[in-house]
Parts: sequence; C-alpha cells; structure tokens
Amino acid sequence: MLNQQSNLDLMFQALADPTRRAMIDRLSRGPASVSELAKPFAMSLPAVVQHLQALEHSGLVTSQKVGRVRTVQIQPDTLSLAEQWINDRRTAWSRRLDRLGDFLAETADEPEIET
Amino acid sequence: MLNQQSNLDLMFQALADPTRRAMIDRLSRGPASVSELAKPFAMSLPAVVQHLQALEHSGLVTSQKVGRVRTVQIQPDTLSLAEQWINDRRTAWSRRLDRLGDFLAETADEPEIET
DNA sequence: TTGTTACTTAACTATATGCTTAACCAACAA
DNA sequence: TTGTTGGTTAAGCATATAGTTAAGTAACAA
Repeated sequence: MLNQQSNLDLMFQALADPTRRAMIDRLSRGPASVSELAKPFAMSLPAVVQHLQALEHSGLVTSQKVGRVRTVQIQPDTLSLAEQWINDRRTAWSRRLDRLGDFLAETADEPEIET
Repeated sequence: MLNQQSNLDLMFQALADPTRRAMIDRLSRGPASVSELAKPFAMSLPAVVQHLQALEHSGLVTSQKVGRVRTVQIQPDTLSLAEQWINDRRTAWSRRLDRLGDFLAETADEPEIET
C-alpha cells in the first residue's frame, strides 16, 4: 500500500496526454498493432512506442508480440479502477449534500458548514 | 475543438498527483480552507497553493476568498466529465466484445479480429 | 541472400512539473 | 499600531516528460 508510485498515479498520468487518450479511444474499438496505432500521429515511431509503454506500464493496455508485430489491446479492468476512484469521491460529495439538505430541512437553525 | 490544452488533459493531469488526489478526497467530505488542506502535507504552503491552482485551473475545484481565508470546494460536474470519458471507452470495448461473442456464436468460421 | 517491414534501443534535448526559500500584503486581534 | 494569521508573488532548481535522430535486430517476402 505504500508503494513508491501508485497505480492511480500511472493511470491518470497516462490518461493526461491527448495522444495516449486517442490511442485508448482507438483501442476501445478493438486491438491494433503498433504501426496501426502510430498511423494517425505526426510523430516518430519511437515516440509512439514510448506512449504505448506509458499505457502498458499503467496497466491500461496489454500487448503481445507474434512474429514481428506487437498487438495492443485495452485492459478494461484498469479503466474501471480509475473510473471507480472518481465515482467514489463524486458520490461521497453528493451524499454529503443530501445529508446537508436533510439537516436543513429538519432544523430551522443556521447550519455549521465546517465542523 | 482544436484548443491548445484540452479540459481532459488538465483534469487527468490534476488527478495524476497523489497530493492533489488526497485534496480531492478531503474535499469530497466538504469544503475546506487553504490551510486546512495544507495541514496533512509535509510541504510548504506555496507548494500546496500550486497544487490547488492546478485543481482549480482544471475545473475540478472552485474557490472564493472571504476576508483572508480562501475556501475551496469540489466541482462534481467536472469529475463527472472525466468519469464519463473513461466509461464511454470502457463500454465501447465491452459492447465490441459482446458483438464479437454474438458473431462467434452465429458462425462456425474463424472471425476477422481486425477489419 | 537480399531487401523490406515492424519494431527496438540508445543517446540527446527542450520544456514542464513539483518543489524550495524569501519577501510581501491584507485582514483581524490585542 | 504592532503582531499574527492566512495567503500570495517571485525566483530558482532538480527531476520528469515528450519528443527527436541514428543505429540496430529479427521476421517474412522475393
């Protein structure tokens, strides 16, 4: 639990780059080879591969090499993890708003916003 | 559509840092002042404020100053946006898997993975 | 066996990020 | 009016990130 660089760090970091999000977008429609993934981008292949490494290191994609082509696919469970983290905080917030609403409804006093 | 730095970039970038996620976590339980937010961290106040600026710039939080204290709160709609982006890709992937399953069930032939 | 395709590795560079300290300012408290 | 609290601004620094080019390797094709 006290690892140096958390999974969420790597995941959100990976998703923070538009190139990498475009790759995830592409991969959400099915697996692809490295050069297929590279095609839409005006950057060198090594640059593309570095992006893929970031994605793979974060667990958002996996890949395997057959012959000389490496095929990459999405790892939906890891995407779920990021999604879940956000959802938990967002719903914590709205549950709090609900409780605050209840409190305001039940009392006529001015409520303390912060404890 | 072709803006220099997309909202999602800023959002995911903001969420990629453990300090900032901890702040969001704290804020999911209610608004807080800058110094309250700073308290758990072994870093200078300017550093904390820079993190808050990243969060605010990304739209994940808003703040306003009353007297000399600045109060920060979560912006759940922005969190939803990030969540939604992930969800869309994840579900696109699983819908694709479903269709592939149907296809495999309907035919005895070997399917084409890529179009 | 010669060339081409599909990556891979290495070395380098420019900019961005996450911090620091020092100095400042404005609100409130004594 | 003097000090303290709560934050802000500015400058600087070390490391990380996103890209580059150049050179290599291994698979398959002719």
